[in-house]
Amino acid sequence: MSDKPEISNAEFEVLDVLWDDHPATSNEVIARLNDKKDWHEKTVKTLLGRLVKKGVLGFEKQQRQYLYYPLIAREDYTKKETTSFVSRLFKGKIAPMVAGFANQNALSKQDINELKALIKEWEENND
Amino acid sequence: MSDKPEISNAEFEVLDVLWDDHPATSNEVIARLNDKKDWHEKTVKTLLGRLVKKGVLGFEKQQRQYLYYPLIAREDYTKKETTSFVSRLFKGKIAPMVAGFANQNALSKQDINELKALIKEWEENND
DNA sequence: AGCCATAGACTACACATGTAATCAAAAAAA
DNA sequence: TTTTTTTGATTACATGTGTAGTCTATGGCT
Repeated sequence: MSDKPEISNAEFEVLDVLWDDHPATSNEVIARLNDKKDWHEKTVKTLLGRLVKKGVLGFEKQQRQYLYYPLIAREDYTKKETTSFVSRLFKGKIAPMVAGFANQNALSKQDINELKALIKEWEENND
Repeated sequence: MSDKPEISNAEFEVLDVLWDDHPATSNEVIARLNDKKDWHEKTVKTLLGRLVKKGVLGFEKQQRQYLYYPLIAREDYTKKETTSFVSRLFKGKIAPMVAGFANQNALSKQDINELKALIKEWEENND
C-alpha cells in the first residue's frame, strides 16, 4: 500500500483545522489557527506547502488563491496512529492503555457509558 | 514541574529494553536490541548518550563500563504520552479512541474482560 | 612494561522540523 | 497604466534525529 506519510506535530494542527471544515483558503486556515496557536502567517503557509508536498493535502486554484482540502480521512489517520501508539507503548493491548488513562484523568459517567456501549456492541457481534 | 524530556522514536526503543531489565551495560542493551532492530553498536551508544544527556537515563561506572538505568518510570511516561495522545487526536475523550482501535483491530475476549473490570472498578469508586 | 582491544566521548552528516523572511508574479488599487 | 499588495514559491537557519565513524584513554593480555 501507500506508505503512511509522516505528519509532524505542527503540520497536524494545520490538517486538523482543515478536517474540521474544508476546503479553505490559506487565510481561513491562518484565521482559525489564530485562536489556538500563535503562528506567523508565513509559518502556516509553509506547513500547508509541506502537507501538499507530502500528499496529505490537495488544492484547487480559485483565481490567485488555493482552496486546500485533506486527501486523507481523519478517521483513517487516527485509527492508524492509535494502532501504532498502542502497539509501541502497550504491546498492542488496549486495556492497559485505558487503565493508565483512567488513572491519570478523570473519567466521566459518559465516558463509562460509551465504553459500556462499545463492549455491548462487541458482545452482540461475538458470541 | 520538570519539563517532559522529548524522547525520539529510536531513543524510546533503547529506553524500552532498559525498562524491561536494568541496570545494563551498553553491550547488554546492544545485544537485546539486536533481536528487534538492525542497529550498529555505535548507533545504540549514541542513543544511550543522548538519553543520559536528556536526563532520561542515569548510570554508574563499573570499571570501564557504565551500568545504565532509567530515571523515569515506564508507567509515568506511558500515562503522560497517552493523555497527550488522546487529547490531541480525540479531544481528550477515551471512548472514541477505543472505538477506533476496536474497529481497526480484533479485540479479544480477554481485552473485553479487562475493560469490563476497569469499568466495574470505576463504578465501585464512583457512585 | 608495553601493546592492543574496547568503552565512552566527540565528530559527522543528511534529512526533518519549527519558524519564518525574501522573491516573483499577478491582482487590486490609485 | 503605474504602483501597491497579496499569494504562493523559494530560501533560510537553528535544532532534532537517524545513523554511524574517529579519537582518546584505560584495563587486560603478553
